[in-house]
Amino acid sequence: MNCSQRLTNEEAFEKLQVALKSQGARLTSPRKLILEAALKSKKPFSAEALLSVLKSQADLATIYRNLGFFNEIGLISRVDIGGETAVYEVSSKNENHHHHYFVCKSCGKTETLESCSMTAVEAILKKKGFKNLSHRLEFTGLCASC
Amino acid sequence: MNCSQRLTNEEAFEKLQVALKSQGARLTSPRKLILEAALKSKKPFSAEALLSVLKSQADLATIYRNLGFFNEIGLISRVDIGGETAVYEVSSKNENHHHHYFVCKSCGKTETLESCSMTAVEAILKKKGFKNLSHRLEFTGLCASC
DNA sequence: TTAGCTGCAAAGTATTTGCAGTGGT
DNA sequence: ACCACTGCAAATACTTTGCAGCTAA
Repeated sequence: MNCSQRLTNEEAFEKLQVALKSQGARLTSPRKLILEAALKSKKPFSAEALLSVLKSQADLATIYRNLGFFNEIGLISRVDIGGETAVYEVSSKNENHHHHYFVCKSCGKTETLESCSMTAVEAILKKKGFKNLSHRLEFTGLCASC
Repeated sequence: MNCSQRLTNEEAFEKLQVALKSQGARLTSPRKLILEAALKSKKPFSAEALLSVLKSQADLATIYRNLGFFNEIGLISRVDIGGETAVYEVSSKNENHHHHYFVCKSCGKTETLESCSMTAVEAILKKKGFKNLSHRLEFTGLCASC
């Protein structure tokens, strides 16, 4: 079972068009390239990671600005795993979704987990040779006063 | 059911003594104060938060260094919720433990969750007036090559 | 044509590091 | 006395912001 159903490219661009129109924003070349690069990524990515894919096709400041914009319109989510650097991922179809990752405490490598079952995930990780497993569950949303 | 059984003060200081001895480190006044402040905190805390509790009793650099030290010896864990700022918490008794939080996407307020059941947690959060709930599961450990 | 957007550079934060002096053991 | 640790300041890393020119609508 896969419970992290990401938006498809078509759904993403459609959502983008709606947002652009509703707030008088524009579909520029860097904006398009950044979203395409984000959609292409199989795992959570940092701003720097997109820069190295896009090379001189987009400025780092522009990447940050657009990741912020996409985050606001719900196209991608800032997920903050790993620590030093902010990490983003393409949003899921439904609001009440799951995100599953494995993060190595030593080298910082991250891996996206496909299964939805806690025990299945643990079995898969152990089979792959991961050790010292621990996990953490984080709920996000809006608190009563927001 | 409460599955985030934190170390007690005695257990924490005992663990510290063992680590200090095993690597020739010393129990200094700032180190002791920082750990005490960490133990006192009911929820995940940032380095700045400890500074404002400790005022001029410890330098910010010293706080960062000691949080790193405590993290290495397994006394506290760096958990990186919320984004901009690194957040730490006192470790749990058993290695394979859970951490449950709620983080408000708007104001950044965090709240520690006591229950271990996913559905129970959701029910509690809804009852408290939290909206737009989403969640994320993160596994940490060492990857095969580390 | 007219704003929104971009690239560049400069400014902010959060965190780390170098160093000379301090203090545990 | 020795050497780990501290405070202070400077450095670094990541991200945001100001601004003048560019460009989508």
